[in-house]
Amino acid sequence: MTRTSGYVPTTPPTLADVAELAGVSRQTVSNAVNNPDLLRADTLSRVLEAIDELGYSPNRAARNLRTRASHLIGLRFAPAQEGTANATMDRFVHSLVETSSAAGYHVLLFPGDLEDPTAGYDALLRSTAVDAFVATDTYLGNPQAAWLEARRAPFVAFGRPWDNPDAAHPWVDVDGAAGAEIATTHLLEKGHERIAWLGWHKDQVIGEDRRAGWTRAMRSRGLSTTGLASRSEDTVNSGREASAHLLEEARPTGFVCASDTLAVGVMHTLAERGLVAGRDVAVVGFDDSQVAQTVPPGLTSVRQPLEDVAVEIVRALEGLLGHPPVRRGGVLLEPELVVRGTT
Amino acid sequence: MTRTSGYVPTTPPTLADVAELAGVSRQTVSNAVNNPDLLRADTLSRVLEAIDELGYSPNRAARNLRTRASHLIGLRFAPAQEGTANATMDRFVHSLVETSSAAGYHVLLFPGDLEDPTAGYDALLRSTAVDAFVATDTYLGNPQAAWLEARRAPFVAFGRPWDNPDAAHPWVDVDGAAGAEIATTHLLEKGHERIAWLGWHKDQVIGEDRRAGWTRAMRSRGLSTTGLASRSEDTVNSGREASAHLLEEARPTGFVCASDTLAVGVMHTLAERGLVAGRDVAVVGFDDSQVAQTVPPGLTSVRQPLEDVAVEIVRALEGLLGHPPVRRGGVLLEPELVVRGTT
DNA sequence: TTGAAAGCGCTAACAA
DNA sequence: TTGTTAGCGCTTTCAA
Repeated sequence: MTRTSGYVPTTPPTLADVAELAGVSRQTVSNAVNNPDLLRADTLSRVLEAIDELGYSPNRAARNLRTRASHLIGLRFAPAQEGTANATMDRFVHSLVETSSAAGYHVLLFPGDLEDPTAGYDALLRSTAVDAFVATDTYLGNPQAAWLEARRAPFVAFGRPWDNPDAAHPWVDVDGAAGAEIATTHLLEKGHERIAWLGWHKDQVIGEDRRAGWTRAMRSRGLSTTGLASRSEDTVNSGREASAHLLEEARPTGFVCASDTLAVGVMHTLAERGLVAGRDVAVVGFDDSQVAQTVPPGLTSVRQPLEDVAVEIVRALEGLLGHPPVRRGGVLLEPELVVRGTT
Repeated sequence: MTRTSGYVPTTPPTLADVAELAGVSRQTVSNAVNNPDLLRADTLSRVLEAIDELGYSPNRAARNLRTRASHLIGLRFAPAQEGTANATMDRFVHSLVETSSAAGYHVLLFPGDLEDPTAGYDALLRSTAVDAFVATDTYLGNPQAAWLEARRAPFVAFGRPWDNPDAAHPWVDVDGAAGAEIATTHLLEKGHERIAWLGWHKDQVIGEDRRAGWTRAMRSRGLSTTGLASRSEDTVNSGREASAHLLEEARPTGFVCASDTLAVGVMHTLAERGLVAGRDVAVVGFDDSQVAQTVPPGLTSVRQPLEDVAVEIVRALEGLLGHPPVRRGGVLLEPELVVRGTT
């Protein structure tokens, strides 16, 4: 166990080593691993014993070369924005790693070039380094999905093809409108009537979708939304400024926000004015970030079922990569509300 | 070389396709890609032209098989704890993906079995699926490092080998004691004298290390630390309770915490008592999480230079995997303090 | 039920 | 400077 010398690569045992030890042909060992049913019981156990004794595990590169499959799923991993509460991607990656591992796949991360979202995909695709991709951030104007479709690359999108309802690729998404509606209804049931919406700029389809949920909930109670909505950048400071403005102009008693980041901005405004979130003004965020979970007194937030998203994505991936390939349609999942101190 | 024609998506071009188009041998194409210096200028340009025309990219599996290298780095990816502010791992992964990509490596994620930290490593190692590992969470009692050393697996640790100063593997770590000392000194310079420490249980070496920085700073000013320290679990609620207790027993005017999670716990206590963080009591966290960055009025926190950690780790990795291998020693990096509203 | 032969696409070693 | 040969470790024929 003590080591003094440097790293000496020891070659792992191969199929041939196992075959020799078990006294069978290499092919029989391969069958023992991949088609155990084909072997006679005693041959199988003899081979398995040899495998165990040598600690044999099939060489991935050789298997990949032969089967033209890597059992790797590529995921573009763009850094979380500093200064925001947004970390949906990180939580999703965890779920994806767990789920895909159970299905025999590993996740390969590659960096996202902010200028060219399709960079990185191409190299991995052409070198057959991955079997498929999981594409995130497939919002309007992002060319990833269309590019991948054109290349006939197997992929599943986390996010609806907003700009192309006829897109042929499988996708999984969370119903943001339903989430905002649940959040708004929650406040309505608490007796609030002047509920403000804090969202993103109009060109953000996801933000507009969530906003529609707020509108729907308000309208269903016959409540006006006039003057109660605001659109801004997804930063704490924008949320702070927008909520300060709304508070003066429209006197809302509750805020439903498109993100936890904006919701924290509201909490800044409240703190600055000596108001207490949850007592004086209600606040609901979106994404159930660590910030929502820990900030006093706890931020009520809409939580996306990312574990389920990962499960559906892997399911679609398995269909895509199966023999024969099975193409699944889109899957829309429902978020839930996590109630905390701010409401 | 016959290529299947028809409606089926084309298989990517191979070395042989390029060779035929350029009118050279396969080996020459290989050299054009890997040792361009060996070719005559006109031959090279002709081959590169053919490569470009066909969109050729070397097949990874074949190259991996032949060179016995995957250019993949394995990283065990354990989920961030819900309800805490801890997300150092996520930020680190981003940096690692960026940095290793620049060095020609991709990051392969595999799930962490909480019960057996070494599970997952073994399978990847034996199947030569990765060239090396980056091992995190190498705290005392975690068998990963020793296990990997015993297997002679190439790896670099993010974290010092606390329990084995003679460990032969390269490691990169951040000086936690220095971080806590900077934080404490910051409060001392603001005029605080009764500065409390909120840390983890004694068996957490990292926590004890950070605590030593607080002690050092206090002692250097001749200040007593008696009754000013507390040890608890790394949860918001533990931080809340511990700080409430300290506030009553020891009347500190400032808190230095082993994590942002505990620091947020302090902020809960302050809010509950109508105290204002930064005005009535100072609070410093550790890790510069998104929570620290966004919670009102902004939590002063010690930030680990994870980008630099990734750079050093990849550098060590390149040494380990080079020909000949170069073993680097440990690297200890300095954190910095990000000052915000709570101080 | 088992074995032999072929070859996936690439590069190291050597020959021309 | 370029080409030829061999073989990385595996699985897919197909034959025994």
